[in-house]
Amino acid sequence: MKQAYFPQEIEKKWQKHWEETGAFTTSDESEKPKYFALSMFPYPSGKLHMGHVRNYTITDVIARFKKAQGYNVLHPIGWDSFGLPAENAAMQHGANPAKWTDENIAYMTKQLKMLGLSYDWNREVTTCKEEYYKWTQWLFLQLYKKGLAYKKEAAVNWCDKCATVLANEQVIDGKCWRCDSIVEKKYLSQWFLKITDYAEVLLEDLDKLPGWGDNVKTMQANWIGKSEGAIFRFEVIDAPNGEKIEVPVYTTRPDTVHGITYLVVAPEYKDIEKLTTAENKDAVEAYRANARKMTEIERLSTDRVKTGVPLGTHCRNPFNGEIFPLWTADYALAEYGTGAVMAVPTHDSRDFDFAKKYNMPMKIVIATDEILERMNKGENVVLEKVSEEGGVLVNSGEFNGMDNEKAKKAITQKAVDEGFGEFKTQYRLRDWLVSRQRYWGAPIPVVYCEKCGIQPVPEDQLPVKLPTDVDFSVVGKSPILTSPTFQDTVCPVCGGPAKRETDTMDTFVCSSWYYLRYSDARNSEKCFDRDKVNKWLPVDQYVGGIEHAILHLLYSRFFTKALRDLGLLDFDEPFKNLLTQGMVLKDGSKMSKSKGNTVDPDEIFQNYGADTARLFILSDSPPARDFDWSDAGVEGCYKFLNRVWRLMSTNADKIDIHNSTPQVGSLTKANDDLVRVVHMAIKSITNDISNDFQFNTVISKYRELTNSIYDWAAKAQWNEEDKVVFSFAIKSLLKLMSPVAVHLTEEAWSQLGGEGSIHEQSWCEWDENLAKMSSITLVVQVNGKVKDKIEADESSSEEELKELALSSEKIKTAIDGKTIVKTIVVPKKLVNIVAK
RNA sequence: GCCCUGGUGGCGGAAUCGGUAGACGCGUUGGACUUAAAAUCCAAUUGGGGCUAUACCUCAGUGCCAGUUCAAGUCUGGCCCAGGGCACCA
Repeated sequence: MKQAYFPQEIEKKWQKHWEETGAFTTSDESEKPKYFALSMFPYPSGKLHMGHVRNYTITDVIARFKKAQGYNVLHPIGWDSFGLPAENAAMQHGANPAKWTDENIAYMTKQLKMLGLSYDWNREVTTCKEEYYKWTQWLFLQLYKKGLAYKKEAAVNWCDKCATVLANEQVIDGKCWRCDSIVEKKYLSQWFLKITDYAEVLLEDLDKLPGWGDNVKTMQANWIGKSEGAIFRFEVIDAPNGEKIEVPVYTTRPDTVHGITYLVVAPEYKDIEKLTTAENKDAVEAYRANARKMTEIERLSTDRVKTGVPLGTHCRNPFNGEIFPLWTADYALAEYGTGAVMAVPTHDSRDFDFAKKYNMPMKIVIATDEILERMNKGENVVLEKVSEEGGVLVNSGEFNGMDNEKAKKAITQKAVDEGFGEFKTQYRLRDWLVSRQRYWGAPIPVVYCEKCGIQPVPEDQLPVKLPTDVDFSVVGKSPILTSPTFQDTVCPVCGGPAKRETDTMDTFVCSSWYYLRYSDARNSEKCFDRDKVNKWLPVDQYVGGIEHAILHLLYSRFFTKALRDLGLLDFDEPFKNLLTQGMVLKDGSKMSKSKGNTVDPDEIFQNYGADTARLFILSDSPPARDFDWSDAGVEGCYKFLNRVWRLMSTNADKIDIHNSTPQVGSLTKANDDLVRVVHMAIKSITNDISNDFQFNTVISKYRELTNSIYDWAAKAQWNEEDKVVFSFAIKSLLKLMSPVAVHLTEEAWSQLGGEGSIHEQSWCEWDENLAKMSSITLVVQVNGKVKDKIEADESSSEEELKELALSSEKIKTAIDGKTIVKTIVVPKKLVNIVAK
């Protein structure tokens, strides 16, 4: 065996070998149970970063471990390759987005292969290729036919810098998720997918996902934002021109309805003009104009002082006959609920602030114990601050004395019975805006005919190809509009002249179904074969960044449910288990080009090899936590791999992996101990990978095992028995390390004369009887404090352990002069003597 | 404000069921080998106090305060802090 460890040489050799032999292609036909391991596919931005390295290494180790355990593993990769950066690069450098993307994919593919990842490249998917986006378009048409894709005019989020609209999920703190520009509201006609139809089931089915972290599930639940309440309709008694008009409000506190002292509608409320008297018209108009000018950020800032103006009209509260005024104020949001709010200043902090400022009356209707006591003493209670807690109803007519939770139901029921209200469940989730005014995306496959209106492109005409005769130097509009050939077409219904839709789809549409395509990636007849998709899916383990907790993961769940309802699939959740890996940090902050604290994977491959990179990226933190990159840590891992290599290469003449089964029972103590250490390592490494993928402890156990073998070897006599035991230890270490140090173990396996590939060998088995030491260390405590440790026989009875403990000199001193009150014996572990 | 996650040495982090706190590594210190360096190997490394200075003893210690228990990093109650998410959502 070669003496020195040359990772670069070894890695290149085996990568070539695996590629030539198709070592990682997956067959659809297999007797073995299936396992689908998936990383979130990358955007081909140019080069891999350490976040990719961490993500793909984790999934690769899982895939290899499951394969060794006897699963038929699907481990594919692809490219989320539509999107703005390609288009921006094209605009800046006059290049073609397709070319830019292809070059990036080529480079990153090379890097992925250098990392030694076990992908089945035959199943690679690339979302910007016609063979893929044809099916994105086809799926869009299926959704359209089902009424799940529709076009409507709406106030939408507009990013001026990206010159396109954005989905709600892509607006972070009022800014564009890509470029951080402030997002404006525009009133435009756009394409939406009806994700709101699935709000309830998307929320409910989170309970079906025990393999997802609570953080992701609560983020999705918050985003869906379910609340239960009531709609009440209030009749306006003095509308201009004597018009009969009602204002509906949504509230989660129907129990406070007797405390209404005014009502607020959003400045954009649709009927606001009908609710405004002639005298108040100018002031209301001015207020509304001002609200329109404000940015979303200013508007939503919660510490802004609330403002508003009266409309001049009034409503009667049907519960108690009280008359209250209507106002408009921008703390009411047009898009949520009905756009109008019943204001109960005593029991809602926002209403309280507003009422304070404008001297609105306040009326207590829910009394806490403290308030009730003061009221019963005859005090006229005036609240200094808002009271949002529960209590009993007061000043509420027939409901007085009722618990407020019960009153919610009773009061709503009364409104239902009398015809001015109903129970209502409200969600914060909005429909998904999917059209983009950009070039580099899948064209939305519809045409507009003057006579026949919106018409879907017939399926046999798919794909609607992206035009190539476009000018990328245009600013402020989609390059697609510069194509002289794209727009003009004929109506599929009447054959008359028609215009093509020029918007393309949000890239998140492409990525909402890519994992399905892996089951049947080369199918040119269908987006996927039904049997194949049902065989491979759902994904058994999905691994990726937390930044997709809402966006991609929610959209994909929606797609899966919609496609199930379309009869294309038999399952309704795409990802059975989800691992959200932490970020890769350097010096405590996220790696970024602007901070200049990035580490280039290529450099690590060159200087230390991929095995070191893989080992290190898994070593220091559990996968879900942030990982702090350190050069010293890389160095340490490289040294460790050298240490493993040295252990084998300097003792290669003593290793015979074909004669590596020790005769347990007749071994010397030292040999028996080493065999036991190996069994313990197999057991705990297997468990650590199986439970939550604790790779950091797995790697520390590689080190412990290696240290134990070194210690043993220093004392070995190298007789026949020693050689067999040593061969067993080395063979086990190699296999245990093979999912991580993929090249080193393969090379060692080959040099030691192993058959085939080490990656084809089954996982190590352990014997429960050998996965523990032959003797135990008995811990002896006095009053709960450790006083002595004694070697004891594993089979000792409780009585024997007690005697052993009491025979210890240290224990005798410790309990000297005291009386033993009680003795607790934990079998095989501990004796605690309670003495006074 | 609401929700989630976390808080353990100089650092990253270990610790199935409540049962030896600090595995493993990084860093640091000392030593061996060497002309020297690199590489490698060995030893020490939570803090305070004591002693015959030892491979001994003792006290304290897992964010804080209580509690349960023979025994608490782990369980219960109440707080504090950090990171992340949501947020004038009625």
